[in-house]
Amino acid sequence: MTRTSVATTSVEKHRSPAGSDTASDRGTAEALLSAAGRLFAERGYVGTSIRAITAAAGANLGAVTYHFGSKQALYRAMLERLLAPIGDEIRAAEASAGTPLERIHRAVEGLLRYLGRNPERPRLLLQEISTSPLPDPLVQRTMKSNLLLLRSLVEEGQRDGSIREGDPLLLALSLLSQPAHMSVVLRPLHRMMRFQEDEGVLLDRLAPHAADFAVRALEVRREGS
Amino acid sequence: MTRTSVATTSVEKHRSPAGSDTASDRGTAEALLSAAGRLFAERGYVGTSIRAITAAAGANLGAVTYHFGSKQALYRAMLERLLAPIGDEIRAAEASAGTPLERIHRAVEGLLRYLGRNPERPRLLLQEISTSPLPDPLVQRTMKSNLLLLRSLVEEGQRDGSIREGDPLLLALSLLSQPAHMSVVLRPLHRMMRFQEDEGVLLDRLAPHAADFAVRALEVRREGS
DNA sequence: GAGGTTATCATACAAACGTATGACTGAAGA
DNA sequence: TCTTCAGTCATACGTTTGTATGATAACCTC
Repeated sequence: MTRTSVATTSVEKHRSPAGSDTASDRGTAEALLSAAGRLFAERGYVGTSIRAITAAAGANLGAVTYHFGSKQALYRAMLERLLAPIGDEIRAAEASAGTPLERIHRAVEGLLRYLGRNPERPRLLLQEISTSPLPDPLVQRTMKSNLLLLRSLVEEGQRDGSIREGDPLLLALSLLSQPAHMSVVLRPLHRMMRFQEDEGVLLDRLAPHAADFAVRALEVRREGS
Repeated sequence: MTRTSVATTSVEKHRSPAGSDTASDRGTAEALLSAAGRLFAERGYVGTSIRAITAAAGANLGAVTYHFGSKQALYRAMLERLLAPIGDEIRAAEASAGTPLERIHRAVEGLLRYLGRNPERPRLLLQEISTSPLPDPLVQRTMKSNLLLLRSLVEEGQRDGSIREGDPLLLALSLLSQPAHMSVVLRPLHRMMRFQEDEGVLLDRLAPHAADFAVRALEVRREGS
C-alpha cells in the first residue's frame, strides 16, 4: 500500500546496520530528498530519473513511490524544502540595524553568499521560472517576497533621502540580479577562467564586490565642484 | 541514406504546395531549427522529444535524423545559430563612439533589449551553463568573449580616470548580470506582477533603467562638501 | 509468540523515447 | 524514356521511463 501523505513526521524506522555514506540511515525519505535536490538542479526534472535518484540515495526503486507517491510529489517536496530558506537571508538583513543602504548592502552580500554556497537553489528557481509560462505558486511566492522586501527597503531609503530617485521595483530587481546571476555562473566561471584561488575564496571576494556595486548605484549623486 | 554533413547549403528542394504556417516551405531543415530553438529553450534538451520538434515543424519523424544525423547534432546546430549573434551587440557598442561610460551604457541597454526580445537565447545559455559541470566550448566562448569585451571597456575607463577602481573582471561580471538575469525573468515577472503595460513597453522602461544603474555603479565618487 | 503495521525489495508493464530501415515521390540529366 | 538521387513517409527496433504489484522482513503491541 502506498502512502501518499507527505506530512507524516515519523520516518525513522528501519535503519541500516552501519553508517554508509549517502545510504538509508537517517531515513530513506531524507536521503531521497537530498539526492533529488542535487540531481534535479543539475539535470532538470525530466533529465533526472527515479532510478538515478534512488540509486544515489542508496534506496530501492520503489522508495519514491512509497514515501512520496510520485516523482512529481518528491519534486514538490524537495522544492518546498530548498526554496523556503532563501527569503530568510533578505528578511534578516531587513530586520537588522543600520541605514537602508547598510541593510541593502548586507542583504545583497548575504544573499549572494548564501546562494553561492548552495547553487542548487537558484538553479532550481531559474529552471522553474524559465521552463513554465507561469511558474509554480511556490516559486512565485519566493520570487515575489524577495522582490517586495527589497523594494520596501529601497522606498525607505528614498523617503529619508539616502537613496536616489527611480522606480523602486525596478531598483529592487536590479539588486536581485547580481546574486541571482552570479551564484548560478560562479562554478562554471571559476572552472572556465582558471582562477588560481578556489571557488570559496572567489565567492568571498565576489560578495562584497557585488554589494558595493549595488550600493553605489543607489546612492544620491553628491554635487561636486 | 542519411546525410550527416550539416554544412551543405542547398536545402531548397521539395517545397510544400501551399504556404502553411510553420510547415515545410522555406526548407524543412530551417523549420526544424526554428522549432528546436523554441522548444529546447522552453523544455530543456531531454524534455524535448524529436517527435515534438518534427510535429511543431510540420515535418516527418525521420526528418531530424535525415537532415542533421541525430538529436544532439540538431541541438548543436541550433545552439550555434542562436548563440553567435549575442556577442555582436556588445561588439557594436564597444566599437561605437563616445566615452567608455557611454559605450558601456549602450552595451548594457542594447544587450538587455536584444536578450529581452529573444529570451530563448539567454535561456539556452543559462541552461547549458547550469546543466553541465563544464559547459560546451561554444557556450564558453560566448560567455568569455562578452565578459572580456566588457572588461576591456572597463579598463579603458579606469585608465582615463572616468571609472572607479576595482577588479575589472568582477565589474564586467556585474555589468553582465542585469541583462542576463532580467531577460530571463522578464516574461514570468510580467505575468506575475500583472503590470498594466505590455511586455515590450516594460522592456523599454527596463533597459535604460538597468544601463543607468550600471553606469552609476561605475562612476568615480565626486567629492562633495 | 501471534497479529498488524511499516518499510524494503525484485519484478512486471505499458508508454515514450532516439534511431534505423525500406518504400515511395518528384524533379533533373542523359 | 530511363536513371539517378534528394527528400519524405510509415513503420519497426531496442531502451529507458514512471508506476504498480506482491513477497519478504523488521518492528511494536498485545
